[in-house]
Amino acid sequence: MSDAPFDTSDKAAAAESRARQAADPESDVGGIAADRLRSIIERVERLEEERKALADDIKDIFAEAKSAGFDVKVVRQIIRLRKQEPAEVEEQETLLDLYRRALGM
Amino acid sequence: MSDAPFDTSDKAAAAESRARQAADPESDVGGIAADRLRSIIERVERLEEERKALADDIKDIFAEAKSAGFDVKVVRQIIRLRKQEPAEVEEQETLLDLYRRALGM
Amino acid sequence: MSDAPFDTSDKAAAAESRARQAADPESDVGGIAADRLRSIIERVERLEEERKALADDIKDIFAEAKSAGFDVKVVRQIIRLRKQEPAEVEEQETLLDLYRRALGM
Amino acid sequence: MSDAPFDTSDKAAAAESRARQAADPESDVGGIAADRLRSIIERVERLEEERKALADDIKDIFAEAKSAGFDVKVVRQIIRLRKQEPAEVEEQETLLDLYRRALGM
DNA sequence: CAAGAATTATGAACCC
DNA sequence: GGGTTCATAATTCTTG
Repeated sequence: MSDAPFDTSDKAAAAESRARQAADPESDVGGIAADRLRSIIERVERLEEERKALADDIKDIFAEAKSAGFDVKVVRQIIRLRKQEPAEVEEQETLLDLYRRALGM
Repeated sequence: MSDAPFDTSDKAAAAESRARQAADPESDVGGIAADRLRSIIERVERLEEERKALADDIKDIFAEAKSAGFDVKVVRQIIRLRKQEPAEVEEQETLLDLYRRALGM
Repeated sequence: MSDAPFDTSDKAAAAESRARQAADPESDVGGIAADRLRSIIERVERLEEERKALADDIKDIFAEAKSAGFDVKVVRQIIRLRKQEPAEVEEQETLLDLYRRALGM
Repeated sequence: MSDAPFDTSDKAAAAESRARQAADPESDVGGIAADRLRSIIERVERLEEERKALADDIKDIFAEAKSAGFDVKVVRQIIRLRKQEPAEVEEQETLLDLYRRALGM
C-alpha cells in the first residue's frame, strides 16, 4: 500500500534511494527528494503570503466600514447571507421543510 | 424569520397528518415519523449540552493551568502526545528530522 | 478528583519526586511543579474521555436516524436551526434588516 | 424569503431618504449610505474569491506532495516551523522537554 | 481512498 | 493589557 517511496520502514526503497543518489540529479538527502520537497514548501509559502496580503486588504476594508459607521459584525453577516442563500436553492430545502413541519417548527 | 409557526398553506398536509394520526400511533406528519424524529433530535440536543458543559470544565482547567504559570499551548501538546501511540510519535519525529535535514534546517 | 496521581511504573521520576518533596511539598522537577501539572493533564484527559463517550453516543443516534430513513445532513441542519434561532432574537436583527433593505436584498 | 424588499411601514424612512438624496449623492436608504455599503461588500467579496482561489492552489500542492510520497502532516509542520522565529521554536521545544521530564515521559 | 463536511484548535481582534 | 469572542486553519470522520 505504500505509494510512499520515503517511508522509513521501507528498506528496499531506502536501498534504492541510496543507489539513485550517485546517478540521479534529484539531489536526494537521506532518501528524500530534497529539491522536490523544497519546491513544494516554497510554492506553498508563496501562495500563503499572497493569501495573507488579501486578508490584510479585507481587514482594511472592514476598518474603513467601521469608521464609516457600519456595524462590522452585521456587514460580515450580510456577506455570509449572500454566500449562503444561493446555495439554499437546493433540493434539500424540501426535505428541511418537511422535517420542520413534522416538528411543528 | 417566520413569526407564524404554522403556514396557512399547509392545510392539506395538516389534514393528512390528522388522518394518519388516527390510524397510526407513529404520528406521521407529511410522511415523517414525527415522534421518532423529535426523539432523535432531543436526545442529540441533550448530549450536546452535556458535551458543552464538559468543554467548559476543560476550559476552566486550562485557565487554572495558565494562572499557575504553565504554557497552555505546550500543555496541550503534551496531552496530544500522550494520546498518540509512542511508535507513532517516534515515526513522526523521525520524519520531521529527515525533512529538516533534507532542507538544511 | 484524580484517584491515582502517581504512576507506579515511573520509578525514577517518583524517586526524584519523593526526594524533592522532603524539602519542598510542591514536588518540583526541573523547576516545574510536577504534581500540579500532572493533575491538570489528568483532569483534562478524564474530561476529554467523557466528551468522547458523548460524541460516540451522538454518533450512534445519527446512525439510528439514518437507518430509520432520515436524511442525517438535514437532521443536523434542523438541530443547528434550533440552536441559532433563539439567538437571532437580537437587537442586531434590526440592523441587519436595515442593511439588507439598503442593498435591496 | 420575503417577496417584498420594501416594507410599506417604512414610509417615514423612505421620505427621509429621498430628502437626503436631494442634498447628497450618497443614495441613502433608510439612513444607510447604500452605495458605500454596497461598495464595501462587493470589494470584500471579490477579495474573498481570490483568497479561495489561492486556497485551492495550496490544496493542489499538498495533493501533489502526498502523491509524491511525502507525509503531508509533517510537511505542514515544517512550514509552520519555518514561519516561527528560531528563538521561539527553541523556547517551545525546551518547555516541551521540561514538561515531559517533569511527567516522566 | 479520495472528496467533502464537521469538529476541534489556534490565532487574531475587540472591548473593558 | 487581559480576557472573551470571532475567524481561520487543521485534523478527523463520513460518504460516494
